[in-house]
Amino acid sequence: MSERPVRVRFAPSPTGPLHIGGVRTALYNYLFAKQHGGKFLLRIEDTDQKRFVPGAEEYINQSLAWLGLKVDEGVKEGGDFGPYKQSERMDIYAAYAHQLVLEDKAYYAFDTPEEINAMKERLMANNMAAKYDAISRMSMKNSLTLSSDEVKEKLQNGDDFVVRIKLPRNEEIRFHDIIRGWIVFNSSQLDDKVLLKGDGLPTYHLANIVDDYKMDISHVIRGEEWLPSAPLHVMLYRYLGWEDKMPQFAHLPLILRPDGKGKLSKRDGDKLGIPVFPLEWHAADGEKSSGYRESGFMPNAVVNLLAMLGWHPADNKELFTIDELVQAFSLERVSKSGAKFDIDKAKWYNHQYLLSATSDELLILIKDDLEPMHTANGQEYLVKVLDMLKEKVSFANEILPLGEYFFTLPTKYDEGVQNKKWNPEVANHIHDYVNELVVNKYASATEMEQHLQSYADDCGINKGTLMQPLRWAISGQAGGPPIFEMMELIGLDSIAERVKIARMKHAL
RNA sequence: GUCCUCUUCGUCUAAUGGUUAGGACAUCGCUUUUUCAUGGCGAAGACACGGGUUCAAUUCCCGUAGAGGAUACCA
Repeated sequence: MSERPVRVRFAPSPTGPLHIGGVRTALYNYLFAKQHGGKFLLRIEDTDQKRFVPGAEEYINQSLAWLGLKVDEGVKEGGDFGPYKQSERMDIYAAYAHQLVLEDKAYYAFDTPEEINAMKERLMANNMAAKYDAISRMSMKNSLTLSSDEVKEKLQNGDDFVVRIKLPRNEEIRFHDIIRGWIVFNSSQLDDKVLLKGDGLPTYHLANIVDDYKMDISHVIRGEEWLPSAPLHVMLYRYLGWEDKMPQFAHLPLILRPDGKGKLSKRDGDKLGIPVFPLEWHAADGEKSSGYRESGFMPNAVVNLLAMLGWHPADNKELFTIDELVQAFSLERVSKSGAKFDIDKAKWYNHQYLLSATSDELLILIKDDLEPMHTANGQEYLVKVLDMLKEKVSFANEILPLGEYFFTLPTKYDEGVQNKKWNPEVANHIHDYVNELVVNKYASATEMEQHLQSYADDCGINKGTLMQPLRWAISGQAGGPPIFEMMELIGLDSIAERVKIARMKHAL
């Protein structure tokens, strides 16, 4: 088993945008594969034609690409085990279903939905579990209850049928989960799940097992919602004679709503201001769902915060590059319990990555918000503004609005400062001080600061009484970056103009 | 209802048959910066409950409760 090359797959169905829980599943699969020098496959599970959503597959590709999760084998990437889209593999599944029928491990069922409902109601009325199982199947219309002639006739007539697995009536099914240890089910609790649907297409269960086997998947890393169907999958491996190639299972804990009430859903996300999708998604009905990218999250921050939501390293390290995660990750250290999504911590992560972002990265992050005035003073100027302000925000897209005054004359003036600190005396001091800066060509932050000190000393006043009004006159703001650095960047000419305007607008 | 899974600070989590139960986010102080933020220091804050086993249980076992998941010809 340990000799087996690691091949894992992320197997979403293209029914809409990728959920953040799915993204984390993809991430864990990726980390596991890379750590073991294995392959990370992307398989599109589109066996349900009714739920097909145009654009969803491309969305999945783009999301993984945005996060830097490189797919080794997939629809776009190709590979030796293709095709990697189930709708292109449809001819291979049915044979296995019929083979199982031949071997008495499955059977044809001809029941209508109404008949199945009637059966369930009957059972419920008797306080019994309402399922198509070892007991109830004997009173239904299937190849176990009908004569072989009747069955043959129905099949030849082209009557609708499904193939159901024939589960043992009372048998223990156990399997080992890397995260949870041994898990035991009894087949009496399971039902005879449909393997092949009326339209001739396989259900998830059949397609999944056949493909995992044929693609030589070594480990199935998926969400906890699959735990209840895992015994069915184990039975399928057994029935198909593939038990020796059965992958090892690891069922990941769920990502829950911040209030802990259920899985994080699109609706919650919109309500609580938490993106649940990596990228913005436009549904066919025009509804728009926000994405991490559009909310200002950086991909490496999302990777980091998602990795930590359900996994923890042996030490207390919090910040990881994806390569460091590849080194440190292990399924054994994935926790068992569901994790509530904490938007505050998510913001903190983004802030950390913002602080260490390079100029180029910052420029990319804000490029969509850029207006002509932002680049009027050149890119170097813009970068300095970004660097100066990034430590104050959680998201890159908050920087520009915070620093409007770097690009245009102040339009608003903070009233608190105006009322408390702005008076004729202060206004005159500021005018004189700035005038002296201009005359002496004191254009650097250091010179400006030194001169304010000496100016205040000469006047016998505390420079502190001038600093906030000075900032206010130049930027209109009560706070901001270090004032002299801000002034150096804005430049003497503009400072003089701004002080003049402030005095005119707020003459006292 | 039934089955499965889970349960340590508000949140994400670490560790352990004997610890002052550790870290991070958030909160609150103090500090640096005459702003804000960053940084630094600090405070407060948790073993769901009840039984066992044991010299000793947060840790092992069994119950109870709570939470989540699954119960489709969806994945």
